[in-house]
Amino acid sequence: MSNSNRMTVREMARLAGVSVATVSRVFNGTGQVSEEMRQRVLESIKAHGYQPDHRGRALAARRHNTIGLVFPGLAGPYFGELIQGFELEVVQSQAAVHILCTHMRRDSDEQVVEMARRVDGLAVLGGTVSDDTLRRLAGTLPVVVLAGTGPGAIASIRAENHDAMRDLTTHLLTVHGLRDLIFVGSPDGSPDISERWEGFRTAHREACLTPRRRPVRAALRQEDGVQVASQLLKRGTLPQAIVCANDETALGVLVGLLGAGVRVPEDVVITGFDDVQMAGLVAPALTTVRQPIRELAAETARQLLRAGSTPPENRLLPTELVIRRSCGCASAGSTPDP
Amino acid sequence: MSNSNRMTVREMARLAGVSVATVSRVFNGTGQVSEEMRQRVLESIKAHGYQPDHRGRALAARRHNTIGLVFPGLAGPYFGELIQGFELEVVQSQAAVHILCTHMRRDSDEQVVEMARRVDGLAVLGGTVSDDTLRRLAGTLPVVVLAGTGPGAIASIRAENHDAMRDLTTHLLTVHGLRDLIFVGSPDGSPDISERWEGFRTAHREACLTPRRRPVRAALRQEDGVQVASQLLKRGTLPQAIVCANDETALGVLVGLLGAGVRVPEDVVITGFDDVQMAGLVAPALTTVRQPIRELAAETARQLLRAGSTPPENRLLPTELVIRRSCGCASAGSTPDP
DNA sequence: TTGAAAGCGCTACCAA
DNA sequence: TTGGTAGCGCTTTCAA
Repeated sequence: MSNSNRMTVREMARLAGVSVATVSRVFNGTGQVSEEMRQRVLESIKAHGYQPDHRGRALAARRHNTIGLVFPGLAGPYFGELIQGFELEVVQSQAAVHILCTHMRRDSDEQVVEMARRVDGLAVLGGTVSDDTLRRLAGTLPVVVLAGTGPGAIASIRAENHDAMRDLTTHLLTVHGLRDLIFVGSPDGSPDISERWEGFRTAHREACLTPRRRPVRAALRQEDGVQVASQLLKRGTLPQAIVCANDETALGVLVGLLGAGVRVPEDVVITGFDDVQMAGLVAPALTTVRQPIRELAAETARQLLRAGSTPPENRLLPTELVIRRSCGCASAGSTPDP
Repeated sequence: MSNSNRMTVREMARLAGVSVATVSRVFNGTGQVSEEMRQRVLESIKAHGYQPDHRGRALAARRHNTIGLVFPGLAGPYFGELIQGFELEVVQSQAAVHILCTHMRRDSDEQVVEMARRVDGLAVLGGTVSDDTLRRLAGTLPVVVLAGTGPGAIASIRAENHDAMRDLTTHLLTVHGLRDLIFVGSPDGSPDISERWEGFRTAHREACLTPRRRPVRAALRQEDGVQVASQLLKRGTLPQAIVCANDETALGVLVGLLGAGVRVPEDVVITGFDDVQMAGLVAPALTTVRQPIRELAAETARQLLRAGSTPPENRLLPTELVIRRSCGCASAGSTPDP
């Protein structure tokens, strides 16, 4: 192994007895190069362990070979899946992943703009960046909104939320005949949650009912669910069903209530959204909606990587109702795992 | 707002009526510039919205202004905290964060080497990269091993695992008089877990006891804990205490056992490690060890950002035993949260 | 098919 | 203090 540290095209060209142009052509497989030459240079490149410098390349090619991912902050399986799905796809394409957590920072929009100057494309989680900034960015580089929609003609990829949540809620209303449902989650926090809240309301409307309460605002983490549980317990009376904006919250609520001796689903029904691993493993297993998180992220990455060659799309991936025990159904559709 | 798209130093210099050198000097605050000149250029820069191109800068300055973070794959609060702590520190320093998940990929070492060519420094989670590769990388750029130690003189930052786990185990053995303890976690998976397993064994040795079982191997996620719980239930007899390698596993075991009607801590004692948020919120609250995850990550970032100006350190951050209900103690040291 | 040379946008050296 | 200019390492015309 020779020291690839100070090996430049020029040095490489000298060692191979060719011009820098040829080295570049061979390495990149561009232009016309005679087979004989190609072999010779290729060998020399391998022998000396030459690897072109990313900075020089970036400057000359006016690309960064880097894709950015902006999300609110992360904990829990949802973002984990998201990042992994995204990263896997990007790395396979020889590009790199820049990440930025906006996590409630006031100046996050600025930071996103700053990041935009270092990447070739930007994936932005719905609700993390203002429409204004989004529009400005989209004029500069390819932008895809993940789990949400952008203003104007900005590409976006999201899962179907509204109908799924409507179906789930309708299931509770009609099959189980429940009436007193609460929704846990903050509709103004993200487009996903907003759509789920709307689905919840639509189901009520279609059943000629009015949801009795405003949503119970809570962030999306498991611990927020636990907090909600203890709030509910303090109030004294539980609703008939607790429809959570996502699985993590639902798991938190579940743990909180079970710990207090409440029986689920006998005393209260709980449902989630996402179908994370844990959802199928807890007792009672969580009735929820499956959304293809990794696929969402992977598709976002793919779209950004080929951006330019295709017009911005607005994709909507299907979701699937997963009925388990926590809604009161007899065990059905459980997800066995090795 | 003018279009900062095609604004270069040269163009900027022309517009300001000065040389490119002066623009560069003013923008970077380097060299000697008269106050009058500085003001004039600064104004012009602001007026035209000039921002130097990262690629040009990187090439000329031979820096990337980017720090890399390598970890196995992520889910759960531990990695969430880690990434956020890291990212916050790096972004504050005007640098960017590259991430790479090795997640069990066979060729991950190669990818880490590839990433190393795009960053100025590398933070590597213990156990994700081979010592060989680590050594090779450390010859090229600053490397810090996070939650583990590297070979040779490579910098590292980790939390105290062994003594904390020894103390925790001793607490179970002496205060609660338990004898039949099992350890859940894979010591060969990461240095952290390996040290905790050793602490578990040390406590037994010091009490003149032999741990009755090999560790129950399990990955670190909550769902893995659930699996362990159902395995244990199938076996028929439970141990007296289940000492988990981390909180997430412990929470999974807890949920799994509670769901099956097992009482904790009456029927079996469960403990964790990390003290994630959920640990203090479940019922019974989890006895665990607090480790400063964010601080670990932030310190890693800081060390990399100032690398070169300081010799590689090997830091060990203190941990703290957190006694709660799940070990059988009366509620103590709970962590109230707003 | 190959090579010479002109940049890509910036920093930093050396003169003035 | 300021400006001209030589690279940083690479890609890509344009000639040969």
